[in-house]
Amino acid sequence: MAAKRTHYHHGDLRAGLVEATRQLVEDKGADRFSVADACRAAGVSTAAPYRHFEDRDEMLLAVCSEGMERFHDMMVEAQSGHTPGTLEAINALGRAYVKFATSEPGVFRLCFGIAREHHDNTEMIERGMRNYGILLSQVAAYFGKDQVDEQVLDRAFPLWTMVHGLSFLLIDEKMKTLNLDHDVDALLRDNTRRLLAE
Amino acid sequence: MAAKRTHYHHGDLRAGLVEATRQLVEDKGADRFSVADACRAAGVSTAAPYRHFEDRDEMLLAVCSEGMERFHDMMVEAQSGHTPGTLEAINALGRAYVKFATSEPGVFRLCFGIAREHHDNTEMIERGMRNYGILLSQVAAYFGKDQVDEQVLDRAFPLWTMVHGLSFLLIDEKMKTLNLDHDVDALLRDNTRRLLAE
DNA sequence: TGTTGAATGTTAGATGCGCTAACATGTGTT
DNA sequence: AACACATGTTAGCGCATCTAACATTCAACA
Repeated sequence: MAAKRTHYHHGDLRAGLVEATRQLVEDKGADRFSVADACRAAGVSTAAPYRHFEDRDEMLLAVCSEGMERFHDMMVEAQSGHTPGTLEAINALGRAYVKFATSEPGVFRLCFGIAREHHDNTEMIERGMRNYGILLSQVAAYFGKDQVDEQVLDRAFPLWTMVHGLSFLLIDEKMKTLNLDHDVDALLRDNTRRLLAE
Repeated sequence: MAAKRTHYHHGDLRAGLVEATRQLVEDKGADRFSVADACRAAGVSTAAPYRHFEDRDEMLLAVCSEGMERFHDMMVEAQSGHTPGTLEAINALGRAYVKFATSEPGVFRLCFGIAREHHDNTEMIERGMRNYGILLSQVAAYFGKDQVDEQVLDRAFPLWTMVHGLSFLLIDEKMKTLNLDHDVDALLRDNTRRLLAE
């Protein structure tokens, strides 16, 4: 990865650093990530990132932002094949959520767990709303409503908590270490149904 | 806190450092915690901790371990006033779970999110099993069984995921930033019922 | 009670990281 | 061609983790 550059200028160092950072976050976790490592991966000096980012946190924020975008795309993609408001559509969202978490645990943890200092970042909040909005729309449609009201909010939120919790338990390998054997898809299906019932 | 000691020896430096570490983890997060800060708080030199801990990680592990103990105690305490196997007993466990997370978010995050390197630690796994076992027993009793079988496992796990997810969404302030207004107790009650129904 | 080894503290220093200041190089505009 | 600006480098400060060598205290035993 430490590609020797032929030019003095990198070309697109910002993007290169974000990708290196993402990789490192995935490999060693956001807390273990170091700017210096990212520099080595991108093949630049350790001072270079500061032309593009305020500080280490902002590099992580960029990875976070990019991740939320992918997260969004995955959910949009997941629901695309289903009739809006059906259990299948909602289940597909749940599976996409879990899939993102398990395929990019480092980034997922970064977006939610760590980096509290960025949780009040305007862009992050907007991306979060946009993502949650996808579920809200589906749940609204499920209840035959054309907009999100109190009831929709009350019934959608538990779905989020369950899927979110499941994601964390999966990536923290609680099921593995505690020897729990559950079929994730079945779990999502059964309990989404239960949470929406009655 | 940086109490000047009168003796050359501290008395119980290990405990002092664990407490200082816990405090710092709560204040700045496990990733922002520094051994040097803990030393200043405990009033010893920066080399002192290494007589008691292998490295920085082991200090965090100690906090983790201690936290799991408190977590356990809180859940045992919470269920104590209820008839085993009732919805009230199970709800009480859920409330205790969320209460621990929200009152010690730093430690909670440390126990679950961060510190993956310790998730395969034997002691941690045992403590985790013990804690989950409390819920499993209640759910077994709820279904009128005297031991944990497949059905109990299948019905208890979703409860964990929901409560776990709720805890994370609360401490990451997603409800605040996304302007979601939910009564946590009602949420736990309603959805525990739904997840156990049918 | 005095000696002595183990436990637990200190200081000094090696190594590495985040970040800044001063300087170098390339790029695009007029 | 000349200049301003963007983007790279090197050198260095301050702080962090951790180790090695040394100091002090405690506790066990003669």
